[in-house]
Amino acid sequence: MARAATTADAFNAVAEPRRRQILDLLAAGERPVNDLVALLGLAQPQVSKHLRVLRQVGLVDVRDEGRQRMYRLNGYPLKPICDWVKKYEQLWSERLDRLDEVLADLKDAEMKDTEDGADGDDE
Amino acid sequence: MARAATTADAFNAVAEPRRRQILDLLAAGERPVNDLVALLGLAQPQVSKHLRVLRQVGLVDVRDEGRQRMYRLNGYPLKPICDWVKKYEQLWSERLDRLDEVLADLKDAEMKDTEDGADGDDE
DNA sequence: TTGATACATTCCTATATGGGAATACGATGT
DNA sequence: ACATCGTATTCCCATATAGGAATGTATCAA
Repeated sequence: MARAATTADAFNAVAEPRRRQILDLLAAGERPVNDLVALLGLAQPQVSKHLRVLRQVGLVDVRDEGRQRMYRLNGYPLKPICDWVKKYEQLWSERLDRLDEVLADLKDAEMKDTEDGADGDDE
Repeated sequence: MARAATTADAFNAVAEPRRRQILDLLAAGERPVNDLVALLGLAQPQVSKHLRVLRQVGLVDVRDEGRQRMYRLNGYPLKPICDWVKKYEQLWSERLDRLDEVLADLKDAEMKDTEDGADGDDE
């Protein structure tokens, strides 16, 4: 099997940074496609394609306005993401009952502050 | 270009349901791989591969314990997701200052309740 | 040493992507 | 009818999956 479709759910749709940008722009209000094209600096077809994905997962609604198509944000499909990720929120907030982890984090932050560059990543 | 790698960031890593399940299981505490294999009902190699992705985005840490490898949750990389999605939280909570939208939603729900069957989806 | 256990990695394949380019299409203006 | 604007769709392609199967590699036991 291949990776799940981007249209499978909001998780997959929103994994693409450009689509998050689009939602962020639409958060300020309804906008026609060309507005987004200008703001994103992308080619029009790509924007239309991203919008299609967002439509298919219900994250945006469209309304015809003359020859323009006004897109509007619909945040509801984001709720499952919010619900899921919220369970973990305490892990990085001021929960100090596991002091060793906090200290490790601090040390980590310090090292990044000092030697910078090194990525510390796996593999 | 193709889709961003699953290891590109937490957004992409977590778009896969199995990986979310793994994190959910690890939320209860450290676990060796075989535990996860049993709990997920997946083949061991696939679990190892999912764990690799999670390691690469920093969502889990490993610790050697004899011949087992204990995996532990690290929620920190989820913070960007939480931060991003939280901006939209008000959209589905009790914010009634845009009554028209609420009414539209209600009407939509009613129609789905009544005529059911029809998918209402785009395309 | 031999064998088993616990994992990780590699090879394979079908499938879907995101961008670029070209084109199709409906609405509007003349 | 025709040109144009605003969008959507189609075609092409390099790339990266997720799972299945097989194999590699430590570690521990006898």
